[in-house]
Formats: sequence, structure tokens, C-alpha cells
Amino acid sequence: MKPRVRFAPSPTGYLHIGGARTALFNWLYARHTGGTFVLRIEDTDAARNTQEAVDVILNGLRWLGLHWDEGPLTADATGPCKGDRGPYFQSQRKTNYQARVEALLSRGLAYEHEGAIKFKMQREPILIPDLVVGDVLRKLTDREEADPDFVIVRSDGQPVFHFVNVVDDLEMGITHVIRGEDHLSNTAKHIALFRAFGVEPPRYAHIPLILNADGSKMSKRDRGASLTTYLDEGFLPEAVDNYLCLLGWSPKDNTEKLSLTEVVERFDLPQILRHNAKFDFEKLLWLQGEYCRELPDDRFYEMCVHALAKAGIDTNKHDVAYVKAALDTCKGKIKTFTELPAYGGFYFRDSVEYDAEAAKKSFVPENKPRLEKLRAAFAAADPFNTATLEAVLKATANELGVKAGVLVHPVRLAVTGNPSGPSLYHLLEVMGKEKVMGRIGRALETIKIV
RNA sequence: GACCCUAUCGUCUAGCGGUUAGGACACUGCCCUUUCACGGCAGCGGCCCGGGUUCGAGUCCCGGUAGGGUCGCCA
Repeated sequence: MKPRVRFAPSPTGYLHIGGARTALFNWLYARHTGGTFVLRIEDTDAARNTQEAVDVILNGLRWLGLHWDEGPLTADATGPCKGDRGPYFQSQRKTNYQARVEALLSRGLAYEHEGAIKFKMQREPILIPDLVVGDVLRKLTDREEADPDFVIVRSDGQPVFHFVNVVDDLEMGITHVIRGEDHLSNTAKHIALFRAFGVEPPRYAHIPLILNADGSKMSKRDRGASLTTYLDEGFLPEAVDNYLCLLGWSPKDNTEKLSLTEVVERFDLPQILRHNAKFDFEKLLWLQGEYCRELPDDRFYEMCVHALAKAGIDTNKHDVAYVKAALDTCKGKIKTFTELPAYGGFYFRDSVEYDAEAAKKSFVPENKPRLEKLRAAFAAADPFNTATLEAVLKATANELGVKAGVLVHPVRLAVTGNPSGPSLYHLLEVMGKEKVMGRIGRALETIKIV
């Protein structure tokens, strides 16, 4: 029998990075084994769960490329789904839960207590055979010792998580439950419930948690906890996927950069690590840079134009050839697209603001005549291209008896406003003589002779 | 309070009784270079502690310690 796995998030309005990795591991296992990846929405709290919140989940998974074989097609709980084991929204499964409760009640495995319904939990320790952690013998805690039974239906008639989760997994034919280690202790309850329904529980694989850099639990407010952050901050999904794969799983051969296709090939549950991992933003950023550098041109342009637009820069006002040439000089230099407006925005703005610290160094009186001489030399440069400009600048420096760097820095600052950026000669060519002349001219006005 | 899981450079990890404990990110230095990146080279830096078992332990066992998780009419 082919494995059937599921990702069952609650639509809270954001997708936790740890949840994203749980989804990823489930997806990887399904793809590796040729099994089925089911998406189920645990929207039991009708008041809090909105379609927007469901969309956050659907969009997040789609962005990561984790397409599900069964589950919702839209965020509408009553809308279309694919798969024949639905409904895939818990809010639409009330009758299923009702029937299961009655089954337990009628067999004396559950009972009413103060308006709620409680499940008769066994007192003996339960063995949890876990594919990642190994065999775990879960004993009762002192509180459970006092009262091992637990509520499965609240007094308001709402069935609780432990119950609906088990009922759904059972009815949807889930064979492997791959989830965060925070559920390990509770698995005893789930196993007991499965047995009460007369079936053997699925196989369990509890994966380690993702912690903050300081080792504390990553919660909603922590930086980087929400997947949306990476979407918004111009990350590439392949970088995020790759990084997430490396958290708690390893290809074992020192490979760091792998495509999802490669991971699908090599992924399996027994190799998953047992200890929690701290989230290392720097390493993610490195991977992001790796993927960004080798992005196909068209996709790179698209991401750039989008990032610039978000920063209020309309590239449509410029020639397509100009835009492409400008962006070409930025490729391989930026890591995230949110850096782009600051890095290459000067190409598209009417004027630039000078970096204050750099201006203090470069726009000094002694540089004024130098810059004037260089401007005159540039004015005569023909053709106005990278090779000529480099030769002209070096010749000018030579005549002035200074190193090229003495001219390079002020010119860069004058034209781009930044102390660093794309290759100077290339960017000058892209911008063209007219703009370059104008910007150097304006910079000269700001330099005061004492 | 009880129960469960975990423990190799700062971080992610390789290791599965005998290794100069390997790689990657980060950091430092050098090279390349018009800046910044990229790339190349070098360096820094680790087996939580204590007992066992064994000729031999990062690796196996026990105990501490530390971190994380759970014990809800939250999910």
C-alpha cells in the first residue's frame, strides 16, 4: 500500500516556518515513496478562521512548490476540493465526528461528564513506535495518574483537537503521521483512540523543532517565524526549500545545495535527526545568494521589476533595453531583491542622494578640479562605452598623477549616490553620457572650495 | 510537580569502537579587483560533565547537568 501522509494546519492567519517544514517533509516523503500528500484544514474554530487565513496557507504551500494531491482547491470551506476522502475542512466534517462519538459512547469507551464527553484512557504506559525517535514508552504523568481520562467533546458540543485529528486520519486512510515533536507526548492519547475504534494506528514520525537562534521556541512574533516574511522580503522559494531541508535532515555527503528534485530522490524518514535545530538566518541568506546568482535572466528581471515597483520605482517609464542592461549589472551582486532599490535604484531615479559618510570623504575641495577634468574627458569619450571610459579614467588619473581609485570613488558617488555598487564603467555606459554628465555636474556644485 | 525527547566547532551537520574528528554558514587574514560582491588560498573554532563496559569510546551503558516538549472543555 502506498503511503498517505497529510499536512493539517489550523488557519491562524500565518504559516509558521516550522509548519512549512513539516509540510515539506510530508511532501518529500509522499513524493519519495510515490504516495499521496493530503492537505486538511483544521478550521474547527469557526469564529477565528477566515478564508484569508486559509489563503495564507494555500499560497504559502504553493509558493514553496508543495502541491497537494488531495485537499482544497480554494480557501472556501464549502468550495471545491480534489480527492475522494473529503471533506478536507474539519468544519465540514461534523457528522463524521458525531458518529464516532456515538460509537464510543455506545460501547462504553466514553462517557458524559459535566456536559462534556470524556474518553476512557488506559492507565498502562503506551508504547509509541516512532520512525525517527525510536520506541518511546509513554508513562502517565502525576496529573494523568489522578485522572487519565480526557475530554473529547466540550460541553458546548465542539469535539477537541486530539479527537478530530484521529478521526480524520483514520477516515482519510493516513498511513504515516509526520509532525512536530511537540506532539510526541500526546501520541499516546491518539494511539489509544485509534485502538478504541478498533484499528491499528498509523506509523508515526516526530520531527525535531525549529528554534530561535538563542534556543528558545520560535513563536509568532519572532523574526523569521512566518513564511510570509520570506515571500515579502524577496527570497526565492528554492532557497527557502533548500534551507528547510537541511534543518533536521542531511544528505550525508557534505552537499549543501540541492534542488527539491534531488532531495525527493534521497529523502527518507530514518535519516531525520532527533535533535532540534536553531534557525540560522545567515545560512539561509547564503543559499539565497547562490540561487539568486544563477537565476535565469527573465525570472531575474521579473523579480527585480516587482521589487522596484514595491519601492515606488516604475521601470515602465524606461526603455526595456535600458532596464535590462541596468539590471544585468546588478545580477550576481544582490542576494535578496529587497536590496535592489538601494543598490540599483539610481538607474531609474531622476536624482540621487549622496551617502553622507562617503560624501565627506570624496567630495572634498581637492577633488573638485579632478572631477572637473574627468568630466571634460568623459564628455569627449567616444564611443561612450565600458572600455573607452575605463581608458579615459585611467589616462586622466595618470595625467593628474593620482591612482585610479582617487577618481573612481567620487565619480561613483556622484552618479549613484553610493560608495559601492555595480561595476563603475559598466554602469556609466548603461546610463549614457547625458545622465552621467548631468550627475557629475550636479555633484560638482555641492563641492565647496574653501 | 510528573512524564517524554535531545546533547560534535558560535550555527547547520558528517561520524555509526581504532579518524591528524570531515564539510558548510559566520568570523579573521591574504590573493583577484575600479567599489562591493563572486571566486581562490589560509586561519580560527567542537565531541556538556562524571562514572562504567572495552586492549581501545565522540561513538555502547548508567548517572548528573543543560536545552526543548507535554500533562487544557487550545490547536
